[in-house]
Amino acid sequence: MPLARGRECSWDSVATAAILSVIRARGSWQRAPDKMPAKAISRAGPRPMRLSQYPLNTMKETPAEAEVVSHQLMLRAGLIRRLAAGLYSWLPMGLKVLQKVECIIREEMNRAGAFELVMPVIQPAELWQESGRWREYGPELLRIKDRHERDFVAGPTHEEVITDIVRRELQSYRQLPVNFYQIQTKFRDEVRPRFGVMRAREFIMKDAYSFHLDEESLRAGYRAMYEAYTRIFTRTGLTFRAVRADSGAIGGDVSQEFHVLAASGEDVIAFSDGDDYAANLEVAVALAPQGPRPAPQQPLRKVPTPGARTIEDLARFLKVDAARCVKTLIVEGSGEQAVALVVRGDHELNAFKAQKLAGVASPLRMASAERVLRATGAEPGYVGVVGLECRVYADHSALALADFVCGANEKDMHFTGVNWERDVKGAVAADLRNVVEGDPSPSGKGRLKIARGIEVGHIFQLGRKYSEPMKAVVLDEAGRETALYMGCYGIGVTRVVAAAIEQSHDERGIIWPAPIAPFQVVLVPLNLQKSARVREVSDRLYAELAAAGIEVLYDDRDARPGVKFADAELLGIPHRLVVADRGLEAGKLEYRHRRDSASTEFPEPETLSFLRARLAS
RNA sequence: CGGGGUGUAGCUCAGACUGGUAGAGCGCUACGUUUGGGACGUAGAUGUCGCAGGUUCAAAUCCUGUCACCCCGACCA
Repeated sequence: MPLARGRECSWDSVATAAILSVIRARGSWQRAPDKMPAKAISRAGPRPMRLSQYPLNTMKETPAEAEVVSHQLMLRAGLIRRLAAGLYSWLPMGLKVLQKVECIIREEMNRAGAFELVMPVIQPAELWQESGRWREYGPELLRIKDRHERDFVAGPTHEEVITDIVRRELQSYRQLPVNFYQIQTKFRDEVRPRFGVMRAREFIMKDAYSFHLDEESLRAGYRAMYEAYTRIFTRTGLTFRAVRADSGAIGGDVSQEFHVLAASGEDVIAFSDGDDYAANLEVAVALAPQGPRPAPQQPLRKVPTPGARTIEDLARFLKVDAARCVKTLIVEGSGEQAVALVVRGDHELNAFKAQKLAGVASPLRMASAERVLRATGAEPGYVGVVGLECRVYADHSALALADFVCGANEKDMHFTGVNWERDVKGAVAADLRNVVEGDPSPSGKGRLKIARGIEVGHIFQLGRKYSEPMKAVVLDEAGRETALYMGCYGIGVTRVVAAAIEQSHDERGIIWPAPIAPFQVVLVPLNLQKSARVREVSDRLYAELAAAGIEVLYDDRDARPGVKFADAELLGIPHRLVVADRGLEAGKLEYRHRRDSASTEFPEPETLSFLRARLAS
């Protein structure tokens, strides 16, 4: 198959395209609208810009619809606008940021040897029926019909399409391994779109798919993507962490997520302070406590506990620590029988772990009150492990207790002095709970810390999940047909932008990491309309910076200083240069980084070298 | 899908309970004054009060229905 090298992403190509479109539109060679030397554009970067000519609309007030900071700031800074629930337009200033992120991704994907392509958003239902996901995927999959009543889907992801391409294009093991990627709009009909672009229905994703002859090659391809992702997120300037997303019941890690650390993150991650172990809370392993269980000291006693339905009530009423109580949760089983899950009173059940247990319904469902009554003879709040007939799974920490408290399966009654073996037989040990801060790391080194993260990337080893049903095969060295091994690798491009803001902002606005800032420098002249000197210096500086290839936004609006400062800070441009009569008296300009709280002065003639030093640091 | 809430000018919101000429601040246009932290003055423009139906002499306001959006719970980049 023709494997053309994906075009390298650089500002050269972007800028060249921009110039060409101007030429095309005007039918003759003319300079870019704002009289920039053409060579500076083509060599250096995105067009520098005069704000007076830029379609930017900032807002002083926060739109009521926005709840999280990134959403608020993106709206206020005029980066995005909402069209309908979960659907957003990216305005020019926002697009610049998006393109910076895309650019980094392209460069690193290309460097890792992947090939860019573009697949259709709309996909025929047949492919989804073939893979089985037409049935498996829920209402999140938007299904549509064309005028001929044929079924289609709006692609939430592209495994089917790429597998179809690959089965047509690849015939020989000699063509392996390959990795294809695209940066493309996806649609997922989220139940509840929220947080602006962070959880939108339509969003831009970079998705890559690799194909391999065997598992070893798949693992190598996966590692290469892990490294590419690490480079990508490092280059965006974000603080992130790669995290295990699936403990892989059949050994090995087959899935990892990349999280941008932010207090507002929707995901909880656990990581060791002793080594590089990090995992999504969903799969973070809670180790069994060391050492033997203490021997029973107390007799089993039934005590009245009127109205004590929660562990909190119970602990207060009996004056015992919640950690000496045990919660017995009745959940639906995969068959007729309900199942009891037991965790220590101060721990939380981990649904993700629980639904993987034999006999437990997946997805996990709590049993209804009637069902609990039928299974235990008690209403919820008084359920305990003594005398239960159904299957019982107990968390390791619960199993390590002696003389503990639990429900008596009788209204308003609990047992104290309960002991495993003596009073309760047949409980199966399992890891059932969420880890908590301070738990020993499953890696054996250090203790776990808990942080919140925003998932911006996810890499998987899919194996033959799609290649088998869809018959994506090649001939191997021995001439035998063999199904391909597949990996898939996603990055939420639009989400990266929101995550960057969540991670880096203050009360005045966005603070972009330099690599994804829409402009590097904002040039702020004060009293530009009246002062001939300010005008002369600012215009000259603008031309010089532009010619030097610095991405500069020139705030030449006829606005008061406060307005310009406020907008510059809202927009989050990293470097600010102020030109004002006050400083020019002494031949000086003023510089301030977006993170700084005070400005510094420097001699105007040194502007270029001064700025270059700041840009480099 | 369940539970809660909101729809009035581009944005933030009053007005509704107690029906009687559609409001404020910000933003926008013009002119003037102003120019180191979201200025001031003067003159303007802007609304099917989400939509449909009903009650009434009269509906933003009361009633019914409907749609949209937001927030709280189960999925994902």
